[in-house]
Amino acid sequence: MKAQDVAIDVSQVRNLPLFRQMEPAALARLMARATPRRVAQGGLVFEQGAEAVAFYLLLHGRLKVTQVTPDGQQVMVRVVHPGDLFGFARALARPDYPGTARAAVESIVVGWPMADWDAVVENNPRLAINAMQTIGQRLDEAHTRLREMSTQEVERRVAHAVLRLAEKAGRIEAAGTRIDFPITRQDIAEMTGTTLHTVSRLLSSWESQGLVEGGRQKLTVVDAEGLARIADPED
Amino acid sequence: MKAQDVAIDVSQVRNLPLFRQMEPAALARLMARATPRRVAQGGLVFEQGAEAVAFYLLLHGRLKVTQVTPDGQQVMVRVVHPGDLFGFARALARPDYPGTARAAVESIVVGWPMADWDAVVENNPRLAINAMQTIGQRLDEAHTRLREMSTQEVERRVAHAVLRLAEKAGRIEAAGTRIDFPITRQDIAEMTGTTLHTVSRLLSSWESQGLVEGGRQKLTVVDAEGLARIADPED
DNA sequence: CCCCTTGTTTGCGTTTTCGCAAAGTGCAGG
DNA sequence: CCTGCACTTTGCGAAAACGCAAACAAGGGG
Repeated sequence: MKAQDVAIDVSQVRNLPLFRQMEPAALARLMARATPRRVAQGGLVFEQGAEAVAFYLLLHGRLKVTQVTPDGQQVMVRVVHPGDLFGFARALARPDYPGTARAAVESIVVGWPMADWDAVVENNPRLAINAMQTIGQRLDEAHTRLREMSTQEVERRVAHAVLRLAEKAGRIEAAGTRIDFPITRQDIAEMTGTTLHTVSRLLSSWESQGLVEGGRQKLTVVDAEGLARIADPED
Repeated sequence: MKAQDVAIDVSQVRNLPLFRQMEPAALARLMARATPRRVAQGGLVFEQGAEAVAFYLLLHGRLKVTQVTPDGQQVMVRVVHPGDLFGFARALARPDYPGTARAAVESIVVGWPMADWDAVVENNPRLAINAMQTIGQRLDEAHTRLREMSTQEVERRVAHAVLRLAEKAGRIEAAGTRIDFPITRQDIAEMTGTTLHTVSRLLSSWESQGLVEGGRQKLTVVDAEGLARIADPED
């Protein structure tokens, strides 16, 4: 895939939190070194265990980042949304990618050579702070999920996961908020640490209560308040 | 508690990974702004929800960082070991501390005003990279725990947690490797997302198998290989 | 030195969730 | 239009872990 395949829309990038308060000149210099790349649905940006040769920014589309455990079980680490930085293994002092990034829909990413990372960070203090906040938020999310996994039963965890997806990747439709990329019950199970079967049972039950509408690789939140009550039954 | 209470041993700090490759002058300048503080056993460095006024480095001792969920359950986020940076809420773009840091044993911390964070990061690119790696490793650890929580049954999770503690905070003794600070079954339960009762049962069972030796707020790993076999039953 | 608080052990019934199995069903490609 | 794969649903028995309850230490404070 060649750089020419896609043009980088700098104006689109300028407004990302990651580049906030960066000097236009520095940003332009940075973008000049970037390589855009189109990834077909189901295609890989990088694979778990591969040498981390580049870090990326998702411009358009949606990625699922998964890890496979030594004993063969799969876990979904996170969903990458447009504007997110990902694959920054260097920042974790790792030589390889800890997970696999797969395009849930046709996506456009821009990549930089991983060797640039340190220099980029050293020469762009403002970017360094922003990148740190990005990683910090990632850490915060991980802690949130850990807290949920530690203290909440499966139903609440799944409700939280679905609500988060709707918020981050929802598209308003007549019936409600539709998750804007193909997602399977298996995916949701891998996000919440449960099984395909349990997720299916829950969604069926919710559907009969009019909270959601399901379908093959589809999910629409019909009654977000109702779901939120399941997720957080205080009141 | 006054700064005079404790003297900062700069030579001790110089070798920390966090300050690696930093210019001595910059390090000296940094340490000049630091406030050392002694924390008694059971004392708090900061409390969940409080305004994040400072970030810290643990020089000596051991801290437990916990969070309380809205419905009152407690989770142990992590154990802070000497040399660890903690309480860097600013890096997460948070105005408050997400957890409570309590001294498991008498500890010595040094703190910097949180307002210094951005300047420190901007003016010390080398430190910025190191700090990012620190946060990155924290993220890695969180993902490891998430993976464990998602895919492993309780016994394996507890075994992993105990082995990690022994590695990070173990002191060699005649009987084996002793966890070097007071730790309760409840603590271990909060680290692994289970209950006090289940942990107690497991440790009892392991003790009868000669893998560990327990006691009130005490834990000694007698047979690390045996425990590792429980943690990772491949082979 | 004793008492009381805090932590630990253990039994038992109950609940949640899993795991297996088998039967539907939507959709893409031929 | 047909066919097959991938995804989904659902039932049922089994297992893991929880939650309650109650008894039992250990060690610090009076």
